[in-house]
Amino acid sequence: MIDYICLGMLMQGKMSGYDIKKTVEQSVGLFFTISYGSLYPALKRLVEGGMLTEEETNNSKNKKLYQLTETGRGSFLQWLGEPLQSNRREYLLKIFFYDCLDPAIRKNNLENFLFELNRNIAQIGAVQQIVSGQLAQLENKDDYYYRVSVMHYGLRFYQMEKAWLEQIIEKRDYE
Amino acid sequence: MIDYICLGMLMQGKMSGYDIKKTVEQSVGLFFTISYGSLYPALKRLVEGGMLTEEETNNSKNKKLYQLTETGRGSFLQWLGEPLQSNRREYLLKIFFYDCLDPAIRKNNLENFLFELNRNIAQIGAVQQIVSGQLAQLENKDDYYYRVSVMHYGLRFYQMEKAWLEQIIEKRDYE
DNA sequence: GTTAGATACATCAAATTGATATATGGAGGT
DNA sequence: ACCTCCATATATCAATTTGATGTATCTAAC
Repeated sequence: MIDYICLGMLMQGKMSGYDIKKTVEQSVGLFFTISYGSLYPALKRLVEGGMLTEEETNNSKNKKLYQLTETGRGSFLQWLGEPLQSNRREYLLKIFFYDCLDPAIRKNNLENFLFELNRNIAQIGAVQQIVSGQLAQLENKDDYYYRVSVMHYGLRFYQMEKAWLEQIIEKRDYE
Repeated sequence: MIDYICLGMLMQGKMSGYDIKKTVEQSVGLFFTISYGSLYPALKRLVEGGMLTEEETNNSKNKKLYQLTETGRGSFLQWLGEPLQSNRREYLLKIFFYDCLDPAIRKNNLENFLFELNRNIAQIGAVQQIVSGQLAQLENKDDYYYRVSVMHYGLRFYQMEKAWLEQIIEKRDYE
């Protein structure tokens, strides 16, 4: 994941490791954090893998600027075009970089993801029906108030994502 | 974190590592996952630290049942009563176990968290105002459509949490 | 009777966290 | 001119976590 965060951020142009971390914090920092302990090894790995080039500046602070190679750019765009999956909020990171992606693929992936989201909502709704039913028969149902509340959170969360996705798809369509 | 997931799940009674993993998946699985690679070392650590006792069953499957000690119970309740923080969704895990917590502390912590959430919403709203203003002056603002969308996601996310929190606080009040 | 899936624990390399160390540059105050 | 604080910038480390794989048994179905 960190690899693609780096590659994605470098689509904007040359940056240092420190710059990347700062940019992440100021943009998707709410949902993704990167630590130096993963960032610097990742940059090293990416240079060795031919995804990036490293350029030492004669800055007194030993600053190193990283730049995407064509391979790196290709690898990133390949990843970006793959279907959106709920796994570890990767979809949110991909969508953040979606301005780089081919509009047709983009639209397709967003709509597929929305479809999947609707399935999840239906499923979690059904589970909640069942749980509510089971709970109604219990004497000590108050003992599960917060456990059930967290289930409601899950539903609200998906519904929020659904509304958001629908909005960004629709708005983009009319532009 | 995994330590408190284990302790919390064991508040319900004796369980095996496998049971704990299954219970997590079926309850807070949407937001937390645990792997065997962290679960079994954690259980070992907790037994060594006097938080749990291990009981071998003569089950053919080598099943081991873990049970909270008084120390473990105390340590869990101590953690549970500490203020709710956004960090790594720990607040969600705590609230999941909130049925175990003293109602007064519970109410106080939830209200403080809601207060903090309101501050975050105000702040992110202000940031969005600024960014929207800067963006309006750009010629190529379409190039930032999805980046901005992810900011909107952040706001929606906080608003969803706010609505949820208000609901669970209020409903519990009237019961 | 055999195939598939659930139960159950263990282990490993690789990645990540969270913290700490080191050092320079710049802004502001006195 | 001097000092203090904070931002810039990279590096590294122990401890933890991931994601995968290996082993073995039990159960249900066909």
